[in-house]
Amino acid sequence: MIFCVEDDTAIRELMIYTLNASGFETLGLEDGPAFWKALSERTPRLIMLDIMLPGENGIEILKKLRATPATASIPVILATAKSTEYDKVIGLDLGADDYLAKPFGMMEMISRVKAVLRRSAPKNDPSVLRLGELELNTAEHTVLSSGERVQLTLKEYELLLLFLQNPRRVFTRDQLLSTVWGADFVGETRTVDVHIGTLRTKLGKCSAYIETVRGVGYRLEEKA
Amino acid sequence: MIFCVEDDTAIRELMIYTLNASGFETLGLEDGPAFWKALSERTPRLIMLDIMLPGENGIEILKKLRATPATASIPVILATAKSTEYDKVIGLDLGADDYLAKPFGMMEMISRVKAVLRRSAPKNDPSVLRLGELELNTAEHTVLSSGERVQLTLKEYELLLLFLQNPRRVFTRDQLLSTVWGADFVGETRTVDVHIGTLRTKLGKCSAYIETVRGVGYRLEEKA
DNA sequence: GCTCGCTGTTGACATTTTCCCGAGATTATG
DNA sequence: CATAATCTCGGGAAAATGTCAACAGCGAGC
Repeated sequence: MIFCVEDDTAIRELMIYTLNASGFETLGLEDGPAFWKALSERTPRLIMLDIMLPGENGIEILKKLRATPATASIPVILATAKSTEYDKVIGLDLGADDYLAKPFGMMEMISRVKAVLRRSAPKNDPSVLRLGELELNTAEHTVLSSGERVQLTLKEYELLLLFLQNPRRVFTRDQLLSTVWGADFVGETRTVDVHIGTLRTKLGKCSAYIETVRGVGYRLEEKA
Repeated sequence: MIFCVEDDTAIRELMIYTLNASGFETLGLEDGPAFWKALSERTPRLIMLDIMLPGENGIEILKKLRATPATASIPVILATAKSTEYDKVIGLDLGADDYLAKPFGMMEMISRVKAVLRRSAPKNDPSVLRLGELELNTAEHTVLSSGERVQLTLKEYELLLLFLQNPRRVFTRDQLLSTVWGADFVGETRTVDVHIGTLRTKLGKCSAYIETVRGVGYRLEEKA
Protein backbone atom coordinates (compact mmCIF):
# COMPACT_ATOMS: atom_id res chain seq x y z
CA MET A 1 0.00 0.00 0.00
CA ILE A 2 1.36 3.41 -1.06
CA PHE A 3 -0.03 6.68 0.30
CA CYS A 4 -0.23 9.54 -2.14
CA VAL A 5 -0.68 12.89 -0.41
CA GLU A 6 -1.45 15.57 -2.99
CA ASP A 7 -4.05 18.31 -2.89
CA ASP A 8 -4.46 18.76 -6.65
CA THR A 9 -7.12 16.23 -7.57
CA ALA A 10 -6.08 15.90 -11.21
CA ILE A 11 -2.45 15.18 -10.35
CA ARG A 12 -3.42 12.88 -7.50
CA GLU A 13 -5.70 10.81 -9.70
CA LEU A 14 -3.04 10.55 -12.38
CA MET A 15 -0.48 9.39 -9.85
CA ILE A 16 -2.84 6.87 -8.34
CA TYR A 17 -3.80 5.59 -11.76
CA THR A 18 -0.18 5.16 -12.79
CA LEU A 19 0.87 3.52 -9.55
CA ASN A 20 -2.05 1.12 -9.72
CA ALA A 21 -1.19 0.30 -13.32
CA SER A 22 2.29 -0.63 -12.12
CA GLY A 23 0.90 -3.00 -9.57
CA PHE A 24 1.04 -0.78 -6.49
CA GLU A 25 -2.04 -0.59 -4.35
CA THR A 26 -2.43 3.12 -3.74
CA LEU A 27 -4.49 5.32 -1.45
CA GLY A 28 -4.90 9.00 -2.29
CA LEU A 29 -5.15 11.59 0.48
CA GLU A 30 -5.75 15.27 -0.16
CA ASP A 31 -4.46 16.87 2.99
CA GLY A 32 -2.83 16.46 6.39
CA PRO A 33 -5.90 15.41 8.39
CA ALA A 34 -6.91 12.79 5.83
CA PHE A 35 -3.34 11.50 5.82
CA TRP A 36 -3.06 11.16 9.61
CA LYS A 37 -6.40 9.43 9.77
CA ALA A 38 -5.36 6.91 7.11
CA LEU A 39 -2.00 6.40 8.80
CA SER A 40 -3.71 5.48 12.03
CA GLU A 41 -5.54 2.71 10.24
CA ARG A 42 -2.74 1.21 8.20
CA THR A 43 0.97 1.46 7.61
CA PRO A 44 2.00 2.19 4.03
CA ARG A 45 5.18 0.86 2.43
CA LEU A 46 5.88 4.27 0.96
CA ILE A 47 4.52 7.82 1.17
CA MET A 48 4.43 10.20 -1.78
CA LEU A 49 4.26 13.59 -0.11
CA ASP A 50 3.54 16.94 -1.73
CA ILE A 51 5.30 19.81 0.02
CA MET A 52 2.69 22.43 -0.83
CA LEU A 53 -0.47 21.40 0.94
CA PRO A 54 -3.28 23.49 2.38
CA GLY A 55 -2.91 23.71 6.15
CA GLU A 56 -0.11 21.50 7.39
CA ASN A 57 2.59 21.34 4.72
CA GLY A 58 4.65 18.36 3.62
CA ILE A 59 7.78 19.40 5.46
CA GLU A 60 5.91 19.51 8.76
CA ILE A 61 4.36 16.14 8.08
CA LEU A 62 7.76 14.66 7.25
CA LYS A 63 9.25 16.06 10.46
CA LYS A 64 6.51 14.48 12.55
CA LEU A 65 6.85 11.16 10.76
CA ARG A 66 10.58 11.06 11.39
CA ALA A 67 10.14 12.02 15.02
CA THR A 68 7.85 9.09 15.69
CA PRO A 69 9.61 5.74 16.05
CA ALA A 70 6.70 3.80 14.59
CA THR A 71 6.75 5.82 11.38
CA ALA A 72 10.38 6.98 11.27
CA SER A 73 11.45 4.33 8.81
CA ILE A 74 8.62 4.60 6.31
CA PRO A 75 10.18 5.75 3.04
CA VAL A 76 9.02 9.16 1.87
CA ILE A 77 9.32 10.71 -1.58
CA LEU A 78 8.77 14.46 -1.58
CA ALA A 79 7.03 15.99 -4.55
CA THR A 80 6.71 19.70 -5.15
CA ALA A 81 6.71 22.58 -7.58
CA LYS A 82 9.20 24.50 -5.48
CA SER A 83 12.21 23.11 -7.23
CA THR A 84 14.78 25.57 -6.05
CA GLU A 85 17.90 24.02 -4.68
CA TYR A 86 17.13 25.43 -1.24
CA ASP A 87 14.02 23.34 -0.94
CA LYS A 88 15.78 20.25 -2.19
CA VAL A 89 18.35 20.64 0.54
CA ILE A 90 15.73 21.17 3.20
CA GLY A 91 13.80 18.14 2.07
CA LEU A 92 16.72 15.80 1.83
CA ASP A 93 18.24 16.84 5.13
CA LEU A 94 14.96 16.12 6.85
CA GLY A 95 15.33 12.52 5.86
CA ALA A 96 13.24 12.26 2.74
CA ASP A 97 14.29 9.23 0.74
CA ASP A 98 13.94 10.89 -2.60
CA TYR A 99 12.71 13.99 -4.30
CA LEU A 100 10.53 14.71 -7.32
CA ALA A 101 10.39 18.20 -8.85
CA LYS A 102 7.17 19.11 -10.62
CA PRO A 103 6.42 18.74 -13.34
CA PHE A 104 7.67 15.17 -13.28
CA GLY A 105 6.99 12.37 -15.72
CA MET A 106 5.05 9.35 -14.55
CA MET A 107 7.82 7.08 -15.78
CA GLU A 108 10.33 8.80 -13.59
CA MET A 109 7.96 8.65 -10.66
CA ILE A 110 7.56 4.91 -11.04
CA SER A 111 11.31 4.44 -11.34
CA ARG A 112 11.94 6.39 -8.18
CA VAL A 113 9.22 4.55 -6.33
CA LYS A 114 10.75 1.24 -7.33
CA ALA A 115 14.24 2.42 -6.43
CA VAL A 116 13.16 3.59 -2.99
CA LEU A 117 11.23 0.40 -2.34
CA ARG A 118 14.17 -1.70 -3.44
CA ARG A 119 16.49 0.17 -1.09
CA SER A 120 14.17 -0.10 1.83
CA ALA A 121 13.18 -3.66 1.12
CA PRO A 122 15.68 -5.31 3.46
CA LYS A 123 14.59 -3.14 6.36
CA ASN A 124 10.93 -2.46 5.82
CA ASP A 125 9.57 -5.26 3.77
CA PRO A 126 10.26 -8.40 5.74
CA SER A 127 7.52 -9.98 3.70
CA VAL A 128 4.91 -9.82 6.39
CA LEU A 129 1.49 -11.23 5.74
CA ARG A 130 -1.27 -10.13 8.03
CA LEU A 131 -4.88 -10.96 8.58
CA GLY A 132 -6.63 -9.65 11.63
CA GLU A 133 -4.56 -10.70 14.62
CA LEU A 134 -2.56 -13.17 12.60
CA GLU A 135 0.87 -12.24 11.34
CA LEU A 136 3.31 -14.33 9.34
CA ASN A 137 6.85 -13.25 8.52
CA THR A 138 8.38 -15.17 5.63
CA ALA A 139 11.88 -13.75 6.11
CA GLU A 140 11.97 -14.83 9.72
CA HIS A 141 9.71 -17.80 9.24
CA THR A 142 7.74 -16.80 12.29
CA VAL A 143 4.06 -16.57 13.11
CA LEU A 144 2.33 -14.35 15.62
CA SER A 145 -1.17 -14.99 16.85
CA SER A 146 -2.60 -12.07 18.81
CA GLY A 147 0.93 -10.83 19.18
CA GLU A 148 2.25 -14.06 20.63
CA ARG A 149 4.85 -16.17 18.97
CA VAL A 150 3.60 -19.55 17.79
CA GLN A 151 5.91 -22.47 16.98
CA LEU A 152 4.74 -24.23 13.84
CA THR A 153 6.13 -27.25 12.07
CA LEU A 154 7.00 -26.94 8.41
CA LYS A 155 3.74 -28.34 7.10
CA GLU A 156 1.67 -26.22 9.43
CA TYR A 157 3.63 -23.15 8.41
CA GLU A 158 3.24 -23.84 4.72
CA LEU A 159 -0.46 -24.42 5.06
CA LEU A 160 -0.89 -21.14 6.88
CA LEU A 161 1.28 -19.35 4.34
CA LEU A 162 -0.86 -20.60 1.49
CA PHE A 163 -4.01 -19.49 3.25
CA LEU A 164 -2.61 -16.05 4.04
CA GLN A 165 -1.53 -15.61 0.44
CA ASN A 166 -5.09 -16.35 -0.64
CA PRO A 167 -7.41 -15.09 2.04
CA ARG A 168 -11.05 -16.16 1.78
CA ARG A 169 -10.25 -18.61 -0.97
CA VAL A 170 -11.45 -22.16 -0.41
CA PHE A 171 -8.96 -24.98 -0.92
CA THR A 172 -9.97 -28.59 -1.31
CA ARG A 173 -7.92 -31.19 0.50
CA ASP A 174 -6.53 -32.33 -2.82
CA GLN A 175 -5.45 -28.82 -3.71
CA LEU A 176 -3.76 -28.44 -0.37
CA LEU A 177 -2.02 -31.77 -0.72
CA SER A 178 -0.69 -31.00 -4.18
CA THR A 179 0.37 -27.48 -3.26
CA VAL A 180 1.92 -28.00 0.14
CA TRP A 181 2.97 -31.64 -0.06
CA GLY A 182 3.77 -31.71 -3.75
CA ALA A 183 1.98 -32.98 -6.80
CA ASP A 184 3.46 -36.43 -6.48
CA PHE A 185 2.33 -37.00 -2.93
CA VAL A 186 0.42 -40.21 -2.42
CA GLY A 187 -1.59 -40.63 0.73
CA GLU A 188 -4.80 -39.99 2.51
CA THR A 189 -6.61 -36.68 2.41
CA ARG A 190 -7.06 -37.19 6.14
CA THR A 191 -3.52 -36.01 6.57
CA VAL A 192 -4.76 -32.51 5.83
CA ASP A 193 -7.38 -32.71 8.56
CA VAL A 194 -4.78 -33.62 11.11
CA HIS A 195 -2.52 -30.74 10.24
CA ILE A 196 -5.39 -28.30 10.16
CA GLY A 197 -6.25 -29.61 13.58
CA THR A 198 -2.82 -29.05 15.07
CA LEU A 199 -2.60 -25.69 13.36
CA ARG A 200 -5.84 -24.60 14.96
CA THR A 201 -4.73 -25.77 18.35
CA LYS A 202 -1.49 -23.83 18.11
CA LEU A 203 -3.12 -20.67 16.80
CA GLY A 204 -5.30 -20.33 19.87
CA LYS A 205 -7.59 -17.36 19.46
CA CYS A 206 -6.93 -17.09 15.74
CA SER A 207 -7.98 -20.68 15.16
CA ALA A 208 -11.41 -19.28 14.44
CA TYR A 209 -10.01 -17.81 11.24
CA ILE A 210 -9.64 -21.26 9.74
CA GLU A 211 -13.07 -22.16 8.55
CA THR A 212 -14.20 -25.63 7.57
CA VAL A 213 -16.27 -25.62 4.41
CA ARG A 214 -18.16 -28.82 4.78
CA GLY A 215 -17.98 -31.09 1.78
CA VAL A 216 -15.33 -28.93 0.12
CA GLY A 217 -12.30 -28.05 2.17
CA TYR A 218 -10.95 -25.14 4.19
CA ARG A 219 -10.69 -21.39 3.99
CA LEU A 220 -9.00 -18.61 5.93
CA GLU A 221 -11.16 -15.68 6.85
CA GLU A 222 -11.03 -12.97 9.44
CA LYS A 223 -14.00 -13.21 11.76
CA ALA A 224 -15.75 -10.09 12.96
CA MET B 1 36.14 7.04 1.67
CA ILE B 2 34.06 8.19 -1.30
CA PHE B 3 35.03 7.38 -4.88
CA CYS B 4 34.38 10.09 -7.41
CA VAL B 5 34.49 8.77 -10.97
CA GLU B 6 34.42 11.69 -13.40
CA ASP B 7 36.48 12.29 -16.53
CA ASP B 8 36.25 16.08 -16.58
CA THR B 9 39.15 17.21 -14.43
CA ALA B 10 37.65 20.57 -13.51
CA ILE B 11 34.38 19.05 -12.31
CA ARG B 12 36.15 16.21 -10.56
CA GLU B 13 38.41 18.55 -8.64
CA LEU B 14 35.47 20.71 -7.64
CA MET B 15 33.54 17.71 -6.38
CA ILE B 16 36.53 16.37 -4.47
CA TYR B 17 37.18 19.78 -2.97
CA THR B 18 33.57 20.17 -1.84
CA LEU B 19 33.31 16.65 -0.48
CA ASN B 20 36.55 17.06 1.43
CA ALA B 21 35.34 20.38 2.79
CA SER B 22 32.29 18.56 4.12
CA GLY B 23 34.42 16.07 5.93
CA PHE B 24 34.36 13.21 3.40
CA GLU B 25 37.63 11.62 2.47
CA THR B 26 37.44 11.43 -1.32
CA LEU B 27 39.36 9.72 -4.06
CA GLY B 28 39.01 10.93 -7.63
CA LEU B 29 39.18 8.49 -10.53
CA GLU B 30 39.05 9.56 -14.12
CA ASP B 31 37.97 6.41 -15.90
CA GLY B 32 36.92 2.79 -15.63
CA PRO B 33 40.37 1.20 -15.37
CA ALA B 34 41.47 3.61 -12.64
CA PHE B 35 38.21 2.92 -10.80
CA TRP B 36 38.53 -0.87 -10.89
CA LYS B 37 42.12 -0.69 -9.75
CA ALA B 38 41.16 1.53 -6.78
CA LEU B 39 38.20 -0.71 -5.97
CA SER B 40 40.45 -3.72 -5.77
CA GLU B 41 42.47 -1.96 -3.10
CA ARG B 42 39.74 -0.51 -0.94
CA THR B 43 35.99 -0.49 -0.53
CA PRO B 44 34.35 2.94 -0.62
CA ARG B 45 31.27 3.87 1.39
CA LEU B 46 29.80 5.56 -1.66
CA ILE B 47 30.53 5.90 -5.36
CA MET B 48 29.79 9.03 -7.37
CA LEU B 49 29.62 7.76 -10.93
CA ASP B 50 29.51 9.76 -14.11
CA ILE B 51 27.56 8.06 -16.88
CA MET B 52 29.50 9.60 -19.74
CA LEU B 53 33.00 8.24 -19.46
CA PRO B 54 35.58 7.46 -22.11
CA GLY B 55 35.70 3.73 -22.71
CA GLU B 56 33.53 1.83 -20.26
CA ASN B 57 30.56 4.01 -19.36
CA GLY B 58 28.93 4.48 -15.97
CA ILE B 59 25.96 2.26 -16.71
CA GLU B 60 28.22 -0.66 -17.53
CA ILE B 61 30.25 -0.08 -14.39
CA LEU B 62 27.08 0.06 -12.30
CA LYS B 63 25.84 -3.19 -13.82
CA LYS B 64 29.04 -4.98 -12.93
CA LEU B 65 29.02 -3.57 -9.41
CA ARG B 66 25.51 -4.79 -8.78
CA ALA B 67 26.22 -8.20 -10.24
CA THR B 68 29.07 -8.83 -7.81
CA PRO B 69 27.97 -9.75 -4.27
CA ALA B 70 30.95 -8.03 -2.66
CA THR B 71 30.10 -4.70 -4.25
CA ALA B 72 26.36 -5.01 -4.78
CA SER B 73 25.46 -3.02 -1.70
CA ILE B 74 27.82 -0.09 -2.16
CA PRO B 75 25.64 2.99 -2.66
CA VAL B 76 26.01 4.64 -6.06
CA ILE B 77 24.96 8.11 -7.12
CA LEU B 78 24.87 8.55 -10.88
CA ALA B 79 25.89 11.91 -12.28
CA THR B 80 25.48 12.93 -15.87
CA ALA B 81 24.65 15.58 -18.39
CA LYS B 82 22.17 13.30 -20.08
CA SER B 83 19.22 14.44 -18.08
CA THR B 84 16.51 12.99 -20.23
CA GLU B 85 13.94 10.98 -18.42
CA TYR B 86 15.01 7.86 -20.28
CA ASP B 87 18.41 7.88 -18.69
CA LYS B 88 17.02 8.47 -15.23
CA VAL B 89 14.85 5.45 -15.66
CA ILE B 90 17.73 3.31 -16.86
CA GLY B 91 19.97 4.40 -14.02
CA LEU B 92 17.47 3.96 -11.24
CA ASP B 93 16.26 0.63 -12.51
CA LEU B 94 19.82 -0.63 -12.55
CA GLY B 95 19.99 -0.03 -8.85
CA ALA B 96 21.55 3.40 -8.54
CA ASP B 97 20.73 4.90 -5.18
CA ASP B 98 20.29 8.39 -6.50
CA TYR B 99 20.74 10.54 -9.55
CA LEU B 100 22.28 13.94 -10.17
CA ALA B 101 21.62 15.80 -13.43
CA LYS B 102 24.35 18.18 -14.60
CA PRO B 103 24.72 20.95 -14.01
CA PHE B 104 24.11 20.31 -10.32
CA GLY B 105 24.92 22.56 -7.42
CA MET B 106 27.49 21.42 -4.92
CA MET B 107 25.02 21.97 -2.10
CA GLU B 108 22.59 19.60 -3.67
CA MET B 109 25.34 17.08 -4.24
CA ILE B 110 26.34 17.17 -0.57
CA SER B 111 22.74 16.81 0.48
CA ARG B 112 22.25 13.78 -1.70
CA VAL B 113 25.48 12.23 -0.53
CA LYS B 114 24.40 12.70 3.07
CA ALA B 115 20.94 11.36 2.36
CA VAL B 116 22.29 8.25 0.66
CA LEU B 117 24.85 7.64 3.40
CA ARG B 118 22.20 8.09 6.05
CA ARG B 119 20.03 5.50 4.36
CA SER B 120 22.79 3.00 3.95
CA ALA B 121 24.45 3.68 7.26
CA PRO B 122 22.58 1.06 9.28
CA LYS B 123 23.65 -1.66 6.86
CA ASN B 124 27.19 -0.76 5.98
CA ASP B 125 28.66 1.07 8.87
CA PRO B 126 28.75 -0.49 12.28
CA SER B 127 31.98 -2.09 13.36
CA VAL B 128 30.40 -3.56 16.48
CA LEU B 129 27.37 -5.78 16.16
CA ARG B 130 25.49 -6.73 19.26
CA LEU B 131 22.62 -8.99 20.15
CA GLY B 132 21.84 -9.69 23.74
CA GLU B 133 25.03 -10.92 25.36
CA LEU B 134 26.70 -11.49 22.02
CA GLU B 135 29.10 -8.95 20.65
CA LEU B 136 31.08 -9.04 17.42
CA ASN B 137 33.65 -6.45 16.45
CA THR B 138 34.39 -6.42 12.73
CA ALA B 139 37.30 -4.03 13.09
CA GLU B 140 39.06 -6.27 15.60
CA HIS B 141 37.62 -9.49 14.26
CA THR B 142 36.72 -10.54 17.76
CA VAL B 143 33.66 -12.04 19.39
CA LEU B 144 32.48 -11.78 22.97
CA SER B 145 29.92 -14.11 24.47
CA SER B 146 28.63 -12.94 27.84
CA GLY B 147 31.65 -10.66 27.99
CA GLU B 148 34.14 -13.45 27.42
CA ARG B 149 36.38 -13.62 24.44
CA VAL B 150 35.62 -16.50 22.09
CA GLN B 151 38.11 -17.83 19.58
CA LEU B 152 36.35 -18.59 16.29
CA THR B 153 37.63 -19.99 13.04
CA LEU B 154 37.04 -18.06 9.84
CA LYS B 155 33.92 -19.91 8.77
CA GLU B 156 32.42 -19.75 12.23
CA TYR B 157 33.10 -16.03 12.36
CA GLU B 158 31.59 -15.38 8.97
CA LEU B 159 28.51 -17.38 9.79
CA LEU B 160 28.02 -15.43 12.99
CA LEU B 161 28.64 -12.16 11.19
CA LEU B 162 25.98 -12.92 8.63
CA PHE B 163 23.51 -13.82 11.34
CA LEU B 164 24.25 -10.69 13.33
CA GLN B 165 23.82 -8.54 10.24
CA ASN B 166 20.40 -10.09 9.75
CA PRO B 167 19.02 -10.88 13.15
CA ARG B 168 15.88 -13.01 13.25
CA ARG B 169 16.10 -13.76 9.57
CA VAL B 170 16.08 -17.41 8.57
CA PHE B 171 18.79 -18.67 6.24
CA THR B 172 18.57 -21.96 4.43
CA ARG B 173 21.68 -24.10 4.31
CA ASP B 174 22.03 -23.30 0.64
CA GLN B 175 21.87 -19.59 1.31
CA LEU B 176 24.51 -19.92 3.98
CA LEU B 177 26.72 -21.96 1.71
CA SER B 178 26.49 -19.52 -1.17
CA THR B 179 26.97 -16.48 1.04
CA VAL B 180 29.68 -17.65 3.41
CA TRP B 181 31.40 -20.28 1.31
CA GLY B 182 30.82 -18.67 -2.08
CA ALA B 183 28.40 -19.26 -4.91
CA ASP B 184 30.68 -21.77 -6.57
CA PHE B 185 31.07 -24.01 -3.56
CA VAL B 186 30.29 -27.62 -4.23
CA GLY B 187 29.71 -29.88 -1.29
CA GLU B 188 27.29 -31.19 1.25
CA THR B 189 24.83 -29.00 3.10
CA ARG B 190 25.89 -31.02 6.12
CA THR B 191 28.97 -28.89 6.31
CA VAL B 192 26.77 -26.10 7.57
CA ASP B 193 25.40 -28.27 10.37
CA VAL B 194 28.85 -29.08 11.60
CA HIS B 195 29.96 -25.47 11.70
CA ILE B 196 26.75 -24.43 13.41
CA GLY B 197 27.51 -27.16 15.89
CA THR B 198 31.02 -25.98 16.65
CA LEU B 199 29.85 -22.39 16.74
CA ARG B 200 27.23 -23.29 19.32
CA THR B 201 29.74 -25.13 21.43
CA LYS B 202 32.12 -22.20 21.45
CA LEU B 203 29.44 -19.63 22.16
CA GLY B 204 28.49 -21.32 25.41
CA LYS B 205 25.55 -19.51 26.93
CA CYS B 206 24.77 -17.62 23.76
CA SER B 207 24.47 -20.84 21.80
CA ALA B 208 20.77 -20.66 22.58
CA TYR B 209 20.56 -17.66 20.26
CA ILE B 210 21.17 -19.87 17.26
CA GLU B 211 17.85 -21.43 16.57
CA THR B 212 17.23 -24.39 14.31
CA VAL B 213 14.22 -23.95 12.05
CA ARG B 214 13.38 -27.49 11.16
CA GLY B 215 12.92 -28.11 7.47
CA VAL B 216 14.29 -24.69 6.61
CA GLY B 217 17.58 -23.65 8.15
CA TYR B 218 18.89 -21.51 10.99
CA ARG B 219 18.14 -18.18 12.56
CA LEU B 220 19.79 -15.95 15.14
CA GLU B 221 17.46 -14.64 17.79
CA GLU B 222 17.79 -13.32 21.29
CA LYS B 223 15.79 -15.45 23.66
CA ALA B 224 13.55 -13.81 26.20
C1' DG C 1 61.95 -29.71 3.02
C1' DC C 2 59.58 -31.64 6.80
C1' DT C 3 56.63 -32.09 10.59
C1' DC C 4 53.08 -30.33 13.52
C1' DG C 5 48.83 -28.36 14.38
C1' DC C 6 44.73 -26.18 12.96
C1' DT C 7 40.76 -25.65 9.85
C1' DG C 8 37.44 -27.44 6.99
C1' DT C 9 34.98 -31.43 4.97
C1' DT C 10 32.72 -35.68 4.87
C1' DG C 11 30.52 -40.08 6.19
C1' DA C 12 28.49 -42.79 9.79
C1' DC C 13 25.63 -43.12 13.47
C1' DA C 14 22.58 -41.27 17.37
C1' DT C 15 18.90 -38.46 18.55
C1' DT C 16 15.07 -35.64 18.06
C1' DT C 17 11.11 -34.01 15.73
C1' DT C 18 7.77 -34.34 12.45
C1' DC C 19 4.70 -36.84 9.75
C1' DC C 20 1.30 -40.24 8.43
C1' DC C 21 -2.35 -43.37 9.06
C1' DG C 22 -6.12 -46.05 11.22
C1' DA C 23 -10.06 -45.89 13.93
C1' DG C 24 -13.24 -44.24 17.17
C1' DA C 25 -15.47 -39.84 18.80
C1' DT C 26 -17.78 -35.83 17.52
C1' DT C 27 -20.35 -32.56 14.88
C1' DA C 28 -23.17 -30.60 11.08
C1' DT C 29 -26.96 -31.37 7.95
C1' DG C 30 -31.46 -32.47 6.45
C1' DC D 1 -32.51 -39.06 14.42
C1' DA D 2 -29.67 -40.98 10.73
C1' DT D 3 -25.95 -40.17 7.94
C1' DA D 4 -21.88 -38.39 6.21
C1' DA D 5 -18.22 -35.53 7.02
C1' DT D 6 -14.88 -33.96 10.09
C1' DC D 7 -12.08 -33.97 14.35
C1' DT D 8 -8.94 -36.13 17.48
C1' DC D 9 -5.78 -39.41 19.44
C1' DG D 10 -1.74 -42.32 19.63
C1' DG D 11 1.78 -45.37 17.80
C1' DG D 12 5.14 -46.41 14.51
C1' DA D 13 7.73 -44.75 10.42
C1' DA D 14 10.37 -41.41 8.21
C1' DA D 15 12.91 -37.39 7.89
C1' DA D 16 15.83 -33.84 9.64
C1' DT D 17 19.29 -32.60 12.65
C1' DG D 18 23.09 -33.27 16.14
C1' DT D 19 27.41 -35.40 17.08
C1' DC D 20 31.63 -37.80 16.52
C1' DA D 21 35.75 -39.13 14.38
C1' DA D 22 38.74 -39.57 10.52
C1' DC D 23 41.07 -37.41 6.80
C1' DA D 24 42.74 -33.83 3.58
C1' DG D 25 44.72 -29.35 2.86
C1' DC D 26 47.44 -25.66 4.25
C1' DG D 27 50.64 -22.71 6.57
C1' DA D 28 53.95 -21.88 10.48
C1' DG D 29 57.94 -22.86 12.38
C1' DC D 30 62.02 -25.63 12.71
